[in-house]
Amino acid sequence: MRYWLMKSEPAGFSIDDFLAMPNQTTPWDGVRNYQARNFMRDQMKVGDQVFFYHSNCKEPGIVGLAEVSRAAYPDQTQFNPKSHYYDPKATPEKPRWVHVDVRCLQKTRLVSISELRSHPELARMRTLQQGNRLSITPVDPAEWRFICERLLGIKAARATAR
DNA sequence: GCCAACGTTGGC
DNA sequence: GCCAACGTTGGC
Repeated sequence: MRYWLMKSEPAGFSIDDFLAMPNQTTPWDGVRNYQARNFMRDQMKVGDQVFFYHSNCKEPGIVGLAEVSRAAYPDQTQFNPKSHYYDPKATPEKPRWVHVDVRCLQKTRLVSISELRSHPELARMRTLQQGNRLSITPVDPAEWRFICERLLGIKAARATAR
């Protein structure tokens, strides 16, 4: 099992929107970056644990916990000419973009990016690196545990199991 | 709104 | 396959 951080702009899709989804589940569609796509396609498995992160907003940071609930499958928005995410080079026979489904497990307090940066234990976190723009980044198990247990006070049971 | 840091595009 | 121009991301 792996750990991830997934960014969303709350103006478009917030933690509250996430929780309001049927079964608290959303297709993570609209990703149009190859590295992020490859993470979903090649590495993300059902049960992988996810930090849900608000980006490009007043208070950027981690706001919830989620998990991968379905492995990668074709992103339907790429075939829809009316969609903002339409990709004329993609066909149902040869899809270019895939995504996973993600289920929200719980809202957490805001752990802001400045708080994350203040901990030397997290200095190497991928999402905190200068110039990082990836909307999906891997999280090291030690970083996951530190954030869950030390910052959120949540027993990261699944972090130690398996 | 600024702008640094990336990623993508397309001419050559 | 290079690389300049352009577009996007996202913290500040």
